[in-house]
Amino acid sequence: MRDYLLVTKALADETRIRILKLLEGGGLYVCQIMAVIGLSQSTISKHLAILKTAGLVEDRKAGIWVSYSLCADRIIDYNQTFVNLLKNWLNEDKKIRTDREKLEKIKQIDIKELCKK
Amino acid sequence: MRDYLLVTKALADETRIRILKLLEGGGLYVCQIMAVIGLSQSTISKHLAILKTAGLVEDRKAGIWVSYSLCADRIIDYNQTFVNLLKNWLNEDKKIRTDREKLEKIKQIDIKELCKK
DNA sequence: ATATTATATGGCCATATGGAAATATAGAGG
DNA sequence: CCTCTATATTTCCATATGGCCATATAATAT
Repeated sequence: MRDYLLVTKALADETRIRILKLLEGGGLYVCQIMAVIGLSQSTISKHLAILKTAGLVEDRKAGIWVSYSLCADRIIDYNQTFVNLLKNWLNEDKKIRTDREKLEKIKQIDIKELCKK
Repeated sequence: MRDYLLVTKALADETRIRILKLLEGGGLYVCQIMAVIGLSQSTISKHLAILKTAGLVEDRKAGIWVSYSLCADRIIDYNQTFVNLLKNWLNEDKKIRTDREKLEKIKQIDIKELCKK
């Protein structure tokens, strides 16, 4: 039950879903996620921590940057199931689509440039 | 997104999951649910309203009593998927098992007797 | 109509949650 | 070592949530 609630509570938030849907396109650095979502750095960081605790994303350090990606392993029951279901959901959602468009533009900016701001 | 959040928020609560798992065995009257879960009448009623709004349960009036059961129709996207997934989950959970045992005993009590209290 | 009873709703309180600003941490580079 | 910078953590605030009690509603029975 504990694990179940960890995962479902993580999934029951709009900002966190926006992040997960962004990561479906592949791993992203925190500063890229920030640039798309448009919330403060501390807020994004907290959401990523919640997603990580729920076993939905994993992080990898690349020097001073940290990249997050959808979790490939079944760390917690339920997590894989949800990650896969999500891929079929919300693809027509307005906010999700806008986020994806923003991401395309942001991916073309050199990381060093992007994060400076 | 609105519907998605409606459903996932409804599912991200222990009491509501306990109710849903009880209903897997078939429809139940509110007073039976109360007797198993052991929370106040108003609390149970509110949780049922949330589950109903999320399209996860449906209610049926039988005179003065109201019975709730798992929703058979796809009122909201996602709801059927979750209801079906849930059936495979948490069946070994301690609290869920205890609830089921309580339910067995409660089902044997005549409704009129049970609700009087 | 009045009384009774099962359920729903409203009000209240304590705690949980999401946000931003400020500060701490860790790695890169001088 | 010290500085710079990306991310994490802490603190605080406003709002949301889950619980109970009190009251309202709706259906039955007298």
